[in-house]
Amino acid sequence: MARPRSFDRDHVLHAAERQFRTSGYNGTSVDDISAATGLGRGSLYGAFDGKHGVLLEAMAGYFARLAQGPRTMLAGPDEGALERLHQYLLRAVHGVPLAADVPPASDRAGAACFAAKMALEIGASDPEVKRLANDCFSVVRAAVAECVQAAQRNGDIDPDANPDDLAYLLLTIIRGSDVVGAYGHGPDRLTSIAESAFALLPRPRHS
Amino acid sequence: MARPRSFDRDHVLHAAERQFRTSGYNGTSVDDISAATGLGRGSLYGAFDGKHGVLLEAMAGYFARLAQGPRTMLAGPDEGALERLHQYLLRAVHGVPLAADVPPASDRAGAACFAAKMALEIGASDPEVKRLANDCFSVVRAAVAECVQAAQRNGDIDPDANPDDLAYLLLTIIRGSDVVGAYGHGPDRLTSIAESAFALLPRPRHS
DNA sequence: GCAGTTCTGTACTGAGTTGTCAAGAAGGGT
DNA sequence: ACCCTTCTTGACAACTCAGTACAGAACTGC
Repeated sequence: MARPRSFDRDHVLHAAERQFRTSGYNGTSVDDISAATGLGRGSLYGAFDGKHGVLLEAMAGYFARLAQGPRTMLAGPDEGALERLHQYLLRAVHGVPLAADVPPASDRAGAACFAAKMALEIGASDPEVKRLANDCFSVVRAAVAECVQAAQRNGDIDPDANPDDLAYLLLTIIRGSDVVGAYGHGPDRLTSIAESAFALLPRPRHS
Repeated sequence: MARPRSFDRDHVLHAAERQFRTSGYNGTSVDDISAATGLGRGSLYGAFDGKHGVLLEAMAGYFARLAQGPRTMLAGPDEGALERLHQYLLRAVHGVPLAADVPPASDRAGAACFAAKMALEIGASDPEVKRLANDCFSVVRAAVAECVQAAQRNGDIDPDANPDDLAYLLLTIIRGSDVVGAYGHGPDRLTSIAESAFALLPRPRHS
């Protein structure tokens, strides 16, 4: 018995995320968000809680999208775990797209991990943002470590290697590729980096 | 025959860099720089050219410091190149300190590559910043590639490996460790990442 | 068709920002 | 000792921004 919302919440959050990605948090004004989303100030403060609220919700949505990738791509039987890790690496270095229907190429410059970018800019003074970014990191790291262990059980990775250390290293590479891709290097270079990283994974010694 | 400057230019730029690092570019006001450096507004606009000018000069100084590391640590004879690379990696993941006399531990959270941080925040709309960040990347990448080649000539790295690809991968790891270190991981973890990366370098096959 | 509730858009306020300007201070050369 | 040049300081005006408040619009349920 009341007027319904005239906008799609996710669509608004995607537009806000895109704006935050291109201009940074402090670089985007509420008017910018208003223009990017088509919403007036009143709606923004009513539905979310101003600029900071929009950021937190956008990051939460990003986290959900980010966490879905490892879950669907890395989980599975021990057999094929190494190849799943391979495919995931190849995709991860190109960033997390806004939505399945968005061509990833159009996001090239803005593909850097949204959470990492926000954490670098304002994480030092914003514990909530820092925590969300840490969650983004941890969820992927845990999934990668599990996949590494699966590959070890299947005899595809040196059983003496520490899976947690390997997962940290791979996550560091993914994060680094965000930065590298953000300023001036094309997708080919990122793919090459992912392939190099994969090729260096410690294989079991042939007896 | 005129009044000399009453401040040390490098000292001012270091203070400004520290401020930019902790608050980001758009997060620091001219008053913040003024308070951090002790200079009045007029002096800032006279000696540099306002906020943006301070940033560019601070980044140029950072570039000089950054480039000095690889030059002194990586250059040398083929013998020992691998160990030099090892030591450089261990140090690089902990960031570039403001000055030799500054304890690196105090900079922990703010140790992330200054150029990369600024490029991520405003590089998309600031070509000069983007170019400086690219220079920072390239100078280290070239030095690392050369050191890899030296190690290959000495028989410490698989001669079939592509030195440029390896250099890109190592740079990606260094950049990634900046991000990882920036939100919540201690120096021990960064050292561990550097050791893992070094351990995975492709050694020549024993005949 | 009416009432009530929620959404939407705009105008406003107070704080904070940037860049400039003019007056005063400080030192070197003669 | 004096002058001239440059530096320094503080204040100022124009502007932008975040957040609020209020009035109007839209929709549902009866």
